[in-house]
Amino acid sequence: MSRAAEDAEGAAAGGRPGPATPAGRGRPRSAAADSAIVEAVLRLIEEGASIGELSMEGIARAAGVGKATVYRRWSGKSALLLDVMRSLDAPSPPPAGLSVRDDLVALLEFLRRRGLAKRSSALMRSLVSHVQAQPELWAEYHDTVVRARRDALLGVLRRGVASGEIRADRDLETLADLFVGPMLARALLHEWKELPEGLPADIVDTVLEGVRPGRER
Amino acid sequence: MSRAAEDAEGAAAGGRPGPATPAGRGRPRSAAADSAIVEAVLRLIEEGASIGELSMEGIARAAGVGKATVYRRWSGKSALLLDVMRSLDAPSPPPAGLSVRDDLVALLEFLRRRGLAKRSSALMRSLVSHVQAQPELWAEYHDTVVRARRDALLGVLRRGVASGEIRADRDLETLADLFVGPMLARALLHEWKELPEGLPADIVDTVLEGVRPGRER
Amino acid sequence: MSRAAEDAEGAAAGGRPGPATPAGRGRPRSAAADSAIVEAVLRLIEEGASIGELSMEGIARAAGVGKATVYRRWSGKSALLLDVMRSLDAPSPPPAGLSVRDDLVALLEFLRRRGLAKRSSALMRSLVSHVQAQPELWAEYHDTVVRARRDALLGVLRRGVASGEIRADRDLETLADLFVGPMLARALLHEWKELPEGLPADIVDTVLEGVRPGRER
Amino acid sequence: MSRAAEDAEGAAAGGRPGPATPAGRGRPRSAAADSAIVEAVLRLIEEGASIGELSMEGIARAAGVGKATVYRRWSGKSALLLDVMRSLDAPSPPPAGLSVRDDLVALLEFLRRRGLAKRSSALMRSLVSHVQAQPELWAEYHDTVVRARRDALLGVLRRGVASGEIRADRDLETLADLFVGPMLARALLHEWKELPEGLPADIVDTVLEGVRPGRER
DNA sequence: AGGTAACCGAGACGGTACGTCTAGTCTTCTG
DNA sequence: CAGAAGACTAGACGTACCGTCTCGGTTACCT
Repeated sequence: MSRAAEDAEGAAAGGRPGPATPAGRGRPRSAAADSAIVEAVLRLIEEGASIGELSMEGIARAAGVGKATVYRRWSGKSALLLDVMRSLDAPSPPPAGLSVRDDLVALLEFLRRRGLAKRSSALMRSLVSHVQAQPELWAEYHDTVVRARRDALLGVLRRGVASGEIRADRDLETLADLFVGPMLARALLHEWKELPEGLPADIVDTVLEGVRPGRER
Repeated sequence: MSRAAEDAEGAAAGGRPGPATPAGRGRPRSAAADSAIVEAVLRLIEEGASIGELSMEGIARAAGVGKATVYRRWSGKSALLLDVMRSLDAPSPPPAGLSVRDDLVALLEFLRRRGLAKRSSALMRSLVSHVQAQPELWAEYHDTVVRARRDALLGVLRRGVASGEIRADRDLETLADLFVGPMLARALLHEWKELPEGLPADIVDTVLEGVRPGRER
Repeated sequence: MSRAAEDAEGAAAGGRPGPATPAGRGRPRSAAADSAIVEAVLRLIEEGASIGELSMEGIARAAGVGKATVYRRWSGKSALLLDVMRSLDAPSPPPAGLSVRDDLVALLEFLRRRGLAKRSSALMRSLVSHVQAQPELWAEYHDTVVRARRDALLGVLRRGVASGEIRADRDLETLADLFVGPMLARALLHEWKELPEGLPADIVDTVLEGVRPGRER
Repeated sequence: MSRAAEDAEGAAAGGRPGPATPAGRGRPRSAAADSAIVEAVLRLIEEGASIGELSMEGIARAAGVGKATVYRRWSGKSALLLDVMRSLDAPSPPPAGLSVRDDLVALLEFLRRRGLAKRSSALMRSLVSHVQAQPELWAEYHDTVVRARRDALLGVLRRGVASGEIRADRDLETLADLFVGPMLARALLHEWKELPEGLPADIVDTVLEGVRPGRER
C-alpha cells in the first residue's frame, strides 16, 4: 500500500519523516516493522481511539511487534506521533507564479485539501493538539512543517509588495496571519465540518479588498 | 485568594465553573477542599508541570485531600481541567457602543490581555490543547466560553452591517473569523511571545481597509 | 472520649453479648438500631458473604443505619463480630450429675448441637477463624465463652478422678483435650458436614475404654 | 537461608508450593522475585504484622518488587498466603515401621515440632485461621497438606487393626481424630505456649490404654 | 564459511497512576 | 442530645502502561 512509496520517497528526501536508522553493522532494521507500526497507529486512530487512549503497549500489540522494536525507533509516544503527523503532510507545492491573488488562493486551498485528505477527519485536530501541548515537539513540528509553508506564503506576499499588489505599510508577518488565521479559526474553533470549497477564495478576496463596503469586485 | 469571590459570583451566575453540589442532606461539601484542589492544579502548572505530568494522585496529594474528594467533584482529570480553565476566563465585557471599529479593537484587545493575565504564560496553551483533543470537552468549553465571545463579536458585526460600516455581501461567520483568526494564528502558530500592544488595532484596521494599497487611513 | 469508660463498664457488666450502653442523659440509644445491626450481620453471612467481605460500610447500609451509629456501639469490625459470635453461644447447661460418662456425653452433645443450631453452617467456622486470628479478640472470646465450658468439663473430670472412674495419673488438662479435641478435629479439619448424632457417645466411650482391643463394653 | 533448597526440592517434587510458571517464551520469571516476595511476607509477619494488616501493596514494597510482579504469580492475597503456608510445611516423614504405638508417637511428634519450627510462633495460627475462613483456600490446603498426613495416620491405624493392636469396632476416621484432635485442641484453644516434649507420647498412650483406671502401663 | 553484532517477538521487570472501595472520624440537619 | 446522611483523610485494591531488560532465535555483514 501507500506506505512503501512514502517511505521510499521519505528516505530519498533526507529529512524524511520516520525513524533515524543507525549506520551500525549487525542485522539491519526491518522496514516491514517500520511501516507496521505507523500503519497500526493510523488504524487505531481510524477505529476511533483518541490520542490519549493510544498506548505504546497497544500500538506494539496492534502492529504485531515487540515493544522494544518501537522504542528502538522512537524515543516515546510523542516522537512517534510527531513522525506519524509529518508523514501525513505532503510538501506544499511551489507557487504557480500567477497573480499574487491566485497564488494566495492556491496556498489556502492546499491547506483546505490537506485537512480533507487526512485518513480521519478528527485525526489532525487530535494530533496537532497533542503535539502543541509539548513545547519541544511543537518546535520540531513547527520547524519542519509549518515554517516551510509560511516561507512560501511570505514569499508570495513579498512579491505582492514589490509589484504593488500588496500594501507595504504593514508587517509582513501580520499580513501572513491575516490569510492563515481565518483558515485556522474555521478548522479549530467551530464544529468540525469539512471546510467548504469556496472558502479560500472568499478569505483571500475579502482580506485583499477589505471589509468596508465600496470596493466589492 | 480569589477563589472565594469567584465561587460567590459563580454560584450566582448559574453556569459557574466548579463542581456541581448535590442537594443532599448529610455533611455538605467543603468549600475549602474545592479551592484547595483548584489551587493545587494551578500551583503545579506554575511549577512547570505539563498537563501530561499532572495526575489526579499528585493533585490530591498537593491539595492535601483524599483522592475520593477529588473524584466526588469531578469525573476525571479532563473534567477538572475544564473547570480550571473556565475559572480563568473572565466574561467578556459588553461592547462599549462606540464606533464599530473601536468595539472590534476592544474585543481583540480583551483576547490579548486574557492571554497575558494567565498565571502562567504557557498555561492556556497547554490547557486549550488538552481540552481540544477531546471532543466532548471541547464542545463543553466551546458552548460555555467560546460561544459567548463569538456572539458578542457577531453582534458588533451585525451592527456594522446595519450602519453601513461593514460590507453586507459576506457571510457573517466568515467575517468574524477574519478578525479572530489572526489573533489565534499569532497565539498558537508561532513562538510564544506576548502579543504586542498595538496588534488588535493593526489587525482590525488592516482587515477593514483591506490589504491592497490605496486605501490606507 | 467516653469509649474508655464504656469499655470498663461493659467489661464489668458481665460480658453479655451486645453493645455496652452508657449511662448518659439525652436521647437513649435505640434498641431497634442494636438489633438491626446484629441482624444485618447475620443476614449478610447467611447470604453467603465471607467474613472478609463484610464491611462496616456494608453492614450499616444493610441495617439502614448510619456508620456512626455502629461505631458508637462497637469500636470496630472485630468487636462487633465478637459480640455477634457470643450472641450465638447459649450458656452451657450444668452437668446433670449422672454418671461421669453420661455427663461427658452431654457436654460433647451440647457442642455438637451448637454447631448445628447456627443460622448458617459455615458461620461458626468463619467467625471462629476470624476471631482466632486476632490475639486480643481470641483472648476475650476464650475468657468469656471457652473457659466456662472448659471449667464445666474439668469439674466433671475431677469428679471422675475422685470417684475412681477416671485414672489419676494424667494431667487433667490433657485429659480434657482428649475429649474436646476429637470434636474439634471433626468440625475444623474435614469437609463440613453436620456432626453425626452418635458421635459424642462414640468418642467418650472410646476414650474411656481405650483403643486397644479387649475392653469393649 | 533454606528457601533456595526448598525451592529446588519443591520444583523437583512437582506439587511444590509457589506460583505456577507458564511455559511462555519471553523473559522468564525471576526466581529472585519469587523468593523476595515470600521472604517479605515472612519478615512482615515476624515483625508483628497480623494477617489483616498485610497488604499486597505493602508486601510488594517490602519485597522491592512491583505490584504486577506479585499479581503475575498469585491471583490475590489469599493465594499468596496459601503458598507461603504450604512452603512452611515439610512433607511428613514415612512411618518408621516400628510398633504401631511408636509410629503414632512419631506422627504426633512431627506435628509438635512443625509448630515449633515456624519462624514465628503465632504465624501458623494466623495463617491457618485466614485460610480456614475461605472455603476454596481451605479445600486447597486440605487436599495438598492435610490429606497426606491423614493418609499416613490412617495407614498406621489400619496396620494396627490388622495386627490386632487396634480395636476393629470403631470407624477408622473417628479413631484418627482421637489422636490428632488433642494436639489440635492444645494448639488452638489455649494460650499459645510451645507444646511440651512428652505430649505426643502422653496422648498416644492415654488414648490407647483408655482413661479408665486399671490399665496403666 | 564462520563469527558476530544487531535485530526480532515475547514478555517480565520496578514503578506510577488509574478509578473504586473501605476504614474510622467529623459535620450538618432532622426528630 | 441521638440518629441518618454523607462529607472528610488515608490508603489498599487489582489493572494498565511506562520505558527497560532479558530471553531464545534470526539475519545480514565482515572477515
